Amino acid sequence: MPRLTDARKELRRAQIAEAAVRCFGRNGLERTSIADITAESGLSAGSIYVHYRNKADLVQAAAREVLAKRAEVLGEYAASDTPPGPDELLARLIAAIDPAEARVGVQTWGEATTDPAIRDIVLDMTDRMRAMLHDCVTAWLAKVERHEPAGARERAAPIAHRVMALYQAELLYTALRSPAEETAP
Amino acid sequence: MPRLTDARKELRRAQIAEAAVRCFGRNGLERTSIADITAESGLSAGSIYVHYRNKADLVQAAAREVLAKRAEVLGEYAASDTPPGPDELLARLIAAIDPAEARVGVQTWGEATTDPAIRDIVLDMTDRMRAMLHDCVTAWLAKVERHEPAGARERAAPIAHRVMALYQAELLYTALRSPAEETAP
DNA sequence: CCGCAAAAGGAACGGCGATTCTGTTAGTGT
DNA sequence: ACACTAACAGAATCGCCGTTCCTTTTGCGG
Repeated sequence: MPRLTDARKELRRAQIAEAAVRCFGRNGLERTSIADITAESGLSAGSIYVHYRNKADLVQAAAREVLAKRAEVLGEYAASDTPPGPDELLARLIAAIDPAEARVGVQTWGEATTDPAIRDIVLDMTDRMRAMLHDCVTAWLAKVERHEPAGARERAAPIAHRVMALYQAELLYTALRSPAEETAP
Repeated sequence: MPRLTDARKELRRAQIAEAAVRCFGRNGLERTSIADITAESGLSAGSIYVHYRNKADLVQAAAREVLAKRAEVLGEYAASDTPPGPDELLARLIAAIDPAEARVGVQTWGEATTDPAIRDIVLDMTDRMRAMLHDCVTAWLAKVERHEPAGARERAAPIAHRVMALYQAELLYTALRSPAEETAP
C-alpha cells in the first residue's frame, strides 16, 4: 500500500493502542508480550512496528490514552456552568472510574518511578488534571461566597490538592479491588 | 556447610531482600535481573536460590519488607499515649517517607494489579495500617471531646480513611518527584 | 484503472535472563 | 577436632520475547 491517509493511519494506531491497553489491564505492562498484542489487535508484529518504533513507544501511547481519557471526564465538569462542590465533584469523578483503566493507570505510576518518559507523561497529566480541579473549585468558591471574591483562587488551591489526592487513592483502591481477570492458559 | 542456624538464615534472607529493594528502587521490579541482585548483595545466583524459591518469591519478600517498615513507623504513633490530631499525624507520616522506599511501594501497587500474591500482601498491609490509623484517631477523638465518648470509634472511621488516602497520595508524589537515579551503563 | 511504494503477515534471529547443575567451601553438631 | 551436609560460587542451559527481514498484499495518486 502507499502511505495511508492520515485518518486511517491514526485509526490503526488507536486500534493497536487500545488492544495494548486491554492486554496491560489483564497482564501488566511487562508481562504483556508483542505476541499478546498481535492476538488482541488482530494485526501482525510487522504491522505494529510500522506504527510504533518499539514496545516502549507503545507503552507510552497506552499511558497517554488512559490518562487522557480520565482527564477528559474531568474536563466536562470543569467546563460546567454550575460547578459542583468538592464533595459532589469527587463523588462524580469516582463514579466515572473504570476498573480496567484504573489498573493500567496504577501500573503506569509504577513504571513512572523508573522510566523518565512515562514519568513525564504522568506528571504532565496530573498537573493538567489538578489545574482543571483548581478551576472547578475556584468557580464553586466564587459562586458560594458572592461577597469577598478576593483570593478565591488562592483558597481553592489546597482544596483542589485534596480532591486530587482522594481521587488518586480511590483509583488505587479500585485497581486493587477489581477481579484481576485470569488469562486462560 | 550444614543447615545454618535460624538466626543466620534469617540474616541471609534479609541481606538478599534488602539488596533487592535497593535494586528495585533504582530499576523497577521487572527491569532488575537476578544478576543485578547478586552484584548488589555480594552473593551468587546459586545462593539466592537456596534462600528464595524464585524471583517472584523474592519480590514478595521485598514488598513485605517495604510495607512492613512503613507500617512500623505508623505503629509508634498509634501506641503513643498523647495521640496527635489528624493533621499532625499526617504531617509526621509524610515526614517519615523515604523516597527510595516510596518508589518500591508504588511499583508494588502496580504489580498488585495483576499478581494475586502481591495483591494480597498490599491489601493486608493497607488494611493493617488503616486499622492503626483508626485506633489513633479514635484515641484523639476521645481525648478532645471528653464529653460524649459514645460512637467515637464510628466517627473516627471516615477520618482515618481520609488520612490514609492523603498519605498514599503523598507517597505517590514523592515516588514521582524523586530523582530516578540512573544506573551507570 | 494501474502501478508502485508503503503496510501487513509471519517466520527467523539474537540476546537476555531466570533457573539449574556441578563442584567447592565452610558452619555446626557431636 | 572431625566429618558431614547444606550453603555457596559461577558457568551452562534453555526458553521466551523484542525486533528485523523478506514476501505478499493492498490502497491511494495520477
